[in-house]
Amino acid sequence: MVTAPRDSRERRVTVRDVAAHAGVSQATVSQVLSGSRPVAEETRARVLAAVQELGYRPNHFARALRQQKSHTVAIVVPNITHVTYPMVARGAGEILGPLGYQVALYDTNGLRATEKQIVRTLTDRMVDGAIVFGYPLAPSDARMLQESGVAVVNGSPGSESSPLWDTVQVDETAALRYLTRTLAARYDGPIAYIGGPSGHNTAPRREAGFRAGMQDLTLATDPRLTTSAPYTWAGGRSALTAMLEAGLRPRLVVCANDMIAIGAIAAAREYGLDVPGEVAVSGYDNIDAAEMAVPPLTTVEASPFEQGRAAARLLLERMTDTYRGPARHLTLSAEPVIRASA
Amino acid sequence: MVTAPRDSRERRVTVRDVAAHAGVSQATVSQVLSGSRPVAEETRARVLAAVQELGYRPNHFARALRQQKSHTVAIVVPNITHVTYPMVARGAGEILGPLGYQVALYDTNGLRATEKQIVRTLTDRMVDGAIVFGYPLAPSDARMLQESGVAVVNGSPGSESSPLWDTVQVDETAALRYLTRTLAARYDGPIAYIGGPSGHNTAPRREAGFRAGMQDLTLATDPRLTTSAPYTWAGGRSALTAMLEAGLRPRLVVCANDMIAIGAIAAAREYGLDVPGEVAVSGYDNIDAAEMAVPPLTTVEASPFEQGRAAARLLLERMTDTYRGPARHLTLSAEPVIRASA
DNA sequence: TTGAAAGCGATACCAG
DNA sequence: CTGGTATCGCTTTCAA
Repeated sequence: MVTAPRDSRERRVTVRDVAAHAGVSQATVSQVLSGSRPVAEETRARVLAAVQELGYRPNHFARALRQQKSHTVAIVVPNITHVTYPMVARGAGEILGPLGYQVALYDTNGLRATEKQIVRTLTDRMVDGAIVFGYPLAPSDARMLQESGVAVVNGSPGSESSPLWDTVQVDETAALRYLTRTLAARYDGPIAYIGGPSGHNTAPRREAGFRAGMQDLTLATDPRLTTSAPYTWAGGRSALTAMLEAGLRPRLVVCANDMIAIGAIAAAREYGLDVPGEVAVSGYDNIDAAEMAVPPLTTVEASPFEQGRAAARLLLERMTDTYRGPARHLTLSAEPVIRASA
Repeated sequence: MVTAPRDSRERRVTVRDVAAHAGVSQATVSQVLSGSRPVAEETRARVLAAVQELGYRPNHFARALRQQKSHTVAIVVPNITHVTYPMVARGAGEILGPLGYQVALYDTNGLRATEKQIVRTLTDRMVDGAIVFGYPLAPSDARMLQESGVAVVNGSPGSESSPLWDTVQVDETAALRYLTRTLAARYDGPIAYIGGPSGHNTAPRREAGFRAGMQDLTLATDPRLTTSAPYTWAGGRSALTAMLEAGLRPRLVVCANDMIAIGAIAAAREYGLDVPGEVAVSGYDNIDAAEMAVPPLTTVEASPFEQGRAAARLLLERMTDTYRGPARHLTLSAEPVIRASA
């Protein structure tokens, strides 16, 4: 039995080898491969044959060193384990991968310090572009990236108005407004809202949507029925429990995310209230658990895949200089998903 | 107002600049930075000062070209949107990031063809190492990676015995065996098992665990109560419904994953059976929805973060040549998470 | 239409 | 202890 030598990293085939084999110069080989200048059909064929025969594969570092382009795109997110980011990453990868871009993942862990660190790494590594999701990029960081020639697309609530970078957004306000309007028209009685923690990026936007929806129907919002909670099951459960304990009986509870909503359903159930018979509940995000909830949760579905794809497309145009105009701001709308809970 | 010139990519500071500034040779600068040979304390200080002053940052491509090392690790997974992979990626990133490694994400989309394609990309891009999760790597691909000097760690059921690469495993069989034994001892009556789809990697391992657990208690498994379903809510629901329709009344249903289990709970509930009063149900994976289920789901928690960290550590030792012995196989155990459903 | 040769920016060998 | 310089593999002028 033949054993491959340990660490047999054979010398790779280079342009030089191909050139020799085809009886042309390195320059010609390069030109044939990149199409950067016309080459006689006959030599072209000879070069391609040699490439085939020798199994030539270009060296990315040499290329990158020469061209100052890495063919790498960074995806920067606060926490890759949060449901939407993997989908965004996949959407972006779908577009970028087949075009030869490597997708590098950077998780800031929600820390500004880590974020700064990462921005330095990105310029050091000369990524061609960065897709930043989850929070608006600090202007100083954005400047730094811009100055190193890194294209940036930001996808996160609150980055809309920046003239510094292209953005991809989901209009959370509009989505929750529409959902609120639709559901509020269906139920007679007090309407409650359990929002996200103040300080969280998305919280004010979603709350604004709720309020706008109420206003559309000229309904007043009752402050005792408008509260906030951590974006968790426990948060939703205790928020609704508190209202019920206080003797309040909302007929509909609009929640800022699905985990809060599923927690609220639990609270209602513990109180012996039927969902949606006595209390209707809605969420936002359409996480896996929403479909499996009892009853299945009415919610809102943003399209993270499409956000990722869209971001990648905008970025591509920047990286290839296909587009070089002012910052573009793309807004996608989120769709209501009506299930049994409301 | 001062406007930065468009695309003002200023020339980066190089070793040459630092050398000139410090009045030493390029070689010395390089040596100081890498510590690869002793340098007089005084010159050392001068060089470091120059580095500071000029804001020198090394060029990764030049380095990579010279050393044939990219300081990049690839994480290859079949589908980044599946719960566990982001956690694995994060665990690995936690270890690798601070050490200066870039983590590149590759999603094979579950396709062998894409996988082959990716392996080529990895060797082209000269990644130093690859962490492959989700399926055993094809031997031909493994060979190709090995030959290009790419270190590999495989984390997936079914790769244990390979002498070709290090592995990180979770002992699913042991976990389900233990869970089965624990739960079966608690309930009097028929015990059912809803497994994953045959053909799926994990299905036979989990089923083996169930059977072993039954055997431990010298309980016989009833073929009519042992079935399989897609790894989905709908799959679990219809599998249990089918049993109930057939007049079977399992007292405990052990399921191969959480989605099946939550579906089974739904089926029981639709049949007017109390969980866990009349039917107890358990799952596997401890997904978010498990905690939010009604009743909260008893399940098994593998530790994907730790798998990621462990894989990264093994890989590091290979990449740095700290370890160069035969393939190592690390097994982590998964913990039962007892909640109200069983 | 093609070739020769100058870099890109770092490292590592060989001298001194 | 330090300096000069060849080299990694490719792209891209400049000349022919």
